[in-house]
Amino acid sequence: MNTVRGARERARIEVTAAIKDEARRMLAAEGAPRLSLRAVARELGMVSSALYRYFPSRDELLTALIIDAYDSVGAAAEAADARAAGAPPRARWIAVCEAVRSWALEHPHEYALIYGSPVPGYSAPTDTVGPASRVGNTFIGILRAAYEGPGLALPPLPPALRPEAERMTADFAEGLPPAVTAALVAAWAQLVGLLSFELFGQFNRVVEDRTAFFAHAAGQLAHGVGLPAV
Amino acid sequence: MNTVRGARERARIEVTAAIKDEARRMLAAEGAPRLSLRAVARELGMVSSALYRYFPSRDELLTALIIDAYDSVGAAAEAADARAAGAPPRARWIAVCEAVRSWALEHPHEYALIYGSPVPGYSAPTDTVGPASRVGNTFIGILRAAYEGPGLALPPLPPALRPEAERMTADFAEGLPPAVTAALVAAWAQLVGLLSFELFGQFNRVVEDRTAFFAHAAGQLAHGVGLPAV
DNA sequence: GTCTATAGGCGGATAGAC
DNA sequence: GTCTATCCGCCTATAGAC
Repeated sequence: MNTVRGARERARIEVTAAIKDEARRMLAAEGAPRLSLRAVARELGMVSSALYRYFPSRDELLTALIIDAYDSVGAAAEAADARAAGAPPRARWIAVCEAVRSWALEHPHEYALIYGSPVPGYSAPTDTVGPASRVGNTFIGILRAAYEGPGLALPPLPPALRPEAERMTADFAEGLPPAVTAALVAAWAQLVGLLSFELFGQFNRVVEDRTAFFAHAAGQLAHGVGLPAV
Repeated sequence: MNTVRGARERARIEVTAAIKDEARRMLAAEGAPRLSLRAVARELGMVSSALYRYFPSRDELLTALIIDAYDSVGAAAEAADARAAGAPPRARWIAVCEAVRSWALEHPHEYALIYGSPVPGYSAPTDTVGPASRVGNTFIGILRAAYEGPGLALPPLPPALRPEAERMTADFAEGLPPAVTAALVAAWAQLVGLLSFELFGQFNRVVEDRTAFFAHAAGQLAHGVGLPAV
């Protein structure tokens, strides 16, 4: 009886994974706004109504894909940081930046799903908030280590931005200097800007050696958050 | 006969504009991948086949919308720069950054069309290249003025990036120091990263005073391209 | 959990009349 | 340039049998 239930649950997990895999392929081919349960079912040799036993709606499937994507890039960032454990904070910062870029180049459509255009008519539930913050939290950990150690320079913080920076710090970066929190949020957005330009084609006919270009930019961003070179 | 042809041409122009307007509304409601000639026609009280006299395919309509969007943001940037004529380069830089942000906040779906996720299956023809470079050219003009005048600091340029920076300069920024060209391309990508985070919802629960946040970031980006404060 | 069947839509693109 | 008609396809979601 237990083994039967176990087998059923394994089957359910496998089918769920197959649905998500196929949905990711459709995402690449059609874009998130055209993701269709029917097409996924057809490709899997199922009938569309059967899918509703796994995902109650198209939006729930989309949510699952979004959470998976955030977890995937978050895990990549955390793994890169773990591999760089013991290195100076600036080296950890750059390692995480490169890891995020590698992930994005390997998963361009999942990247587009989470950092590209929102899907009209879809509104992400709060379940996505946790996974979405994993990369940011990795950066916060690096900066906290730098701050507790000896190596964090204070970025400029205009008075007009101080209240906002203090609120952000209290909300999600307790213990960092507010100037660093604000600089980090900006740097993370800017990092994604570089990746979006590369992945979305804005660097066509403009930047050719994208790896070198990104490496330099990541170093500049490190500087901006208080991790200067040498 | 001339007046008749003139009237016909006017009618054609008006209908073309109406089609694009309606298509822009659909873009907002459905997303570019779901843009459909049929839905546009229905909304306009036309029959779908009539639209093919104006746009030979869905992709041609998309191209027209993309070119319009690039021209729209490009014109906004150029106008802001013109209004700041005579001001110091750094002030012009910041004025253009703010203008691009204002445009993006006013036209979020056109912003998403050009700087968000690419449309699967669609590949932009070379007609888009010219309009796409108007904002960048505005920034180049500002930096050239700063360079020819007395006020441009040289950003760092690692040796590994020098050949790339020299090629970029020769390709589209003749006359600028290569270090500035490279820094400008990075800054432009980073600026768009800030706007994408704001428009695509990544700043929800993170940044509240977005205007102040952006203003500070735009100033930091000016610094990065060689236009330090005071 | 999967199936068939159903309701009530939607799409791109073309041919040929007017 | 607009119309009708057509080809051939697609979609979300549900009901009810097995």
